[in-house]
Amino acid sequence: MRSPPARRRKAPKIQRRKPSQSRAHATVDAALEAAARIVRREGLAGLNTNRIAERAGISVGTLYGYFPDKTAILVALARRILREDQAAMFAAVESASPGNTVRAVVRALVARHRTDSGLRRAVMSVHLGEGLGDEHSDGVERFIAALAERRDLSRLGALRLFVATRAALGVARALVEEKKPIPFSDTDIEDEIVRLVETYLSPAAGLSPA
Amino acid sequence: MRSPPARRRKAPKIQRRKPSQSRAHATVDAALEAAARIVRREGLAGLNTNRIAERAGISVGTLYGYFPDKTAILVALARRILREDQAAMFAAVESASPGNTVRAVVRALVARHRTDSGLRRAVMSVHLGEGLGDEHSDGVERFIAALAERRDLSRLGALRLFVATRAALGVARALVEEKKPIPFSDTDIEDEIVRLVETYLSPAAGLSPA
Amino acid sequence: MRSPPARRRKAPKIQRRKPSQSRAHATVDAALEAAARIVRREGLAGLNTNRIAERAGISVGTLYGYFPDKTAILVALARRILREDQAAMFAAVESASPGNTVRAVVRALVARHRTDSGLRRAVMSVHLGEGLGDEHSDGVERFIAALAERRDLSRLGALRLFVATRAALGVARALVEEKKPIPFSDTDIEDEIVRLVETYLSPAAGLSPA
Amino acid sequence: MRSPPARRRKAPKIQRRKPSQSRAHATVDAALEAAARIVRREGLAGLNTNRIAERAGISVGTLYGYFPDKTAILVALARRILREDQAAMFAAVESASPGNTVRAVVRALVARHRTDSGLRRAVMSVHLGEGLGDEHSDGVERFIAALAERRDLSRLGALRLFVATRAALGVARALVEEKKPIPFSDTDIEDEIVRLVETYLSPAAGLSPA
DNA sequence: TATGAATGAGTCTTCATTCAT
DNA sequence: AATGAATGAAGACTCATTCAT
Repeated sequence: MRSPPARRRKAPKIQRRKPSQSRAHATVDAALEAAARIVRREGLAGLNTNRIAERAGISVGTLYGYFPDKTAILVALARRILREDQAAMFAAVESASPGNTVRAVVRALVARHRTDSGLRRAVMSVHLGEGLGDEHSDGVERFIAALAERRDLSRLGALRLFVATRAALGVARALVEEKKPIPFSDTDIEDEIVRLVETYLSPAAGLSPA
Repeated sequence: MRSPPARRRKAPKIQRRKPSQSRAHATVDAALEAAARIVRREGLAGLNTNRIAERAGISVGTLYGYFPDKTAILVALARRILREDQAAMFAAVESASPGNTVRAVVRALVARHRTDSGLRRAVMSVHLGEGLGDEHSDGVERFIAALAERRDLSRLGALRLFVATRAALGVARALVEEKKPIPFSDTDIEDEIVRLVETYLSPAAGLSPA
Repeated sequence: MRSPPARRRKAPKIQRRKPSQSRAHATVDAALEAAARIVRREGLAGLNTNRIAERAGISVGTLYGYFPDKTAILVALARRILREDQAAMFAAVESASPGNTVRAVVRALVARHRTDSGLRRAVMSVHLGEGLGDEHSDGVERFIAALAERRDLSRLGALRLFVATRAALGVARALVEEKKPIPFSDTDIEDEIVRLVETYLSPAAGLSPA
Repeated sequence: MRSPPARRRKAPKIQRRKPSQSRAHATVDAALEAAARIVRREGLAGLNTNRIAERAGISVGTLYGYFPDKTAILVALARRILREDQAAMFAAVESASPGNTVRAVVRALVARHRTDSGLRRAVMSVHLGEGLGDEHSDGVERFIAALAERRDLSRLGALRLFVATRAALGVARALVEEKKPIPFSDTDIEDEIVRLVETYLSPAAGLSPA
């Protein structure tokens, strides 16, 4: 006997099983990795929940125990990438000498966007398509905040930090989105992004906006 | 969320009817406008070919006379937006006094990204998701090429133009993607993008990236 | 490309294709007949939309062109039975001599409940389960109204007609619901229902309720 | 609406744990009460075993310790209602003066059908749908048998008792199934059912069935 | 006895696409 | 060229049920 699914509005789906135990975490991870693998190989078109479960070595039911719906998996994947981006940036800041921060961060940024870019492109298109763009900026802000604890950013206002970060990200993204090979080396691009950011943020530049 | 049924592998479908006659053009336009309206109101989720046809006042069959498949409609929509973007830039250049070009272009850029941004976000996510990111850069390049005929850009190399344009676009995109209201006025942002581009491209800045 | 089903709340599903043309009517009929056959043979448990379509010689898609969802098929089936019930009653009234109306109607009622009772039981349980019980009484009322045009029922108030009809229906239903063979012949039951109704409605009975 | 997955043919499952101990009884009761609450609030559509277990404060496993499958829970619920119905009838007989028996019973019958009718409607639709209609009549028979020990029913044959009881039940059920408010007071209906039954069963009425 | 995570068969439903008219 | 009814592959998702702990 099975009764009507009592179809709930898409909205407030609750996380089913709490990924609190380590086994749960492993399951979630396996699912995400399986999804990533599929998207990398066949694109979003080849992704379906049964396949994810199968490749993750779990059952669909279990998959749905951890994710409310298919999109949630992609979103989780996007967040994982974003989190890793942030970690890479933090690490860059950490390991950089004070005068070298921008370059270190830019280098990390470029490297991140050069890695697994097919997956990034697909996953981010969903993440953005879901209207979750704010999470991108949240990440940036968190990064800025953390950076501010290590370097003095007081001189730069929020507006300039906004523009500088989005500008740098804009260039990095172009590396992901444009498939036609870009006729510039990563180091050249890195150099230029650094120049872009540093000239823009340098005190001397503050003079004549017009 | 439902993904493509992996229907017969999207064979190199031929454009059915050439939109050469004016009636044809009107039909294509009606379809695109209908699609745009639906996406604006209900997002990509609410878009389907039957609905497009219905709202466009044509039959699905006819729709398929002009577009090989559903995605083609979204892609056409994306291209239309891109074309309009370009037109706006061209117009800006055209009407700008020589010393004012950057500002004029940036203003147009910001304005474009502030208009109909829901549609843009959705449509571009598909366009990019389809791996058509190159068309974005093609547009930019065409714009640069045209600009080069009016202003002397010889001093700036391809790399710098690449970086400068992507940086500016990166900021503009943030306006589209971030739903959380950005605490800066459009004019402030415009000012800053202009500053960003001009400092970066100014001869003086060419000196010491480090 | 397939987008999220944009799951609509179950509520105001619209009849898809209008069964206006005769072909449409035939399709609807084939679907209902197929559904009926399946329920008769395997009960509600064996009923699923793919099977209905298959047995009806149509595609699921077409099925959904005529019915908003699976339940609607069962409901349509219930209504068809109800309609046929009514028709049988009307016919009975029509062909009965004035003094014989009750018996004719009761006979039709019993006959109807003796025919295809497995289907009736299953289908009505859904119809009632859906909270559509009112449609049953609507049918009865329509019947009463029609009857009132042929026979003088003015003497009997609405309350008595309500009780008399439900009482008769109650007995008829028992024939459907009780599987254990009832140790009475249909004619015996018919006789008794007639007596029940006639004594209850006879003027003489109006005297002492206590 | 979703139908049974036609899982392994419902084999004659054995009652797992005997609800002999009082703790067992409490568990069964909690489950039934939980199920009832859910059905009352959300209808059959909202009922599922996990939810029942959760609300009953037990685990699904335990639930399955006491009921062989989901349907069994609903059936148990139906039987509980039926049992309570019977108890009410017995009590009515018990407390009624000899000349008042019919009225007392009818009053109890109406009252029972006016109470918790949403639950009754849903649960009985399942009970009947499962082909368990006989249990209804068994209950009636048991009641009649018990009544026969107190009042002399010998004059009335089985057939008349069958018709009289089903007729009365038919009216009572209409109160449950018809959602559209019935324009008669419960006492009016009670009066009429009493009249219906008494006229039908009165010796005087035995004369002219035609 | 109890638990509850895991299972996975099976269902409904959608919607891009075709093609006879 | 246009129509739109029909198609049916495909997929998301549910939930009754099991069983290792």
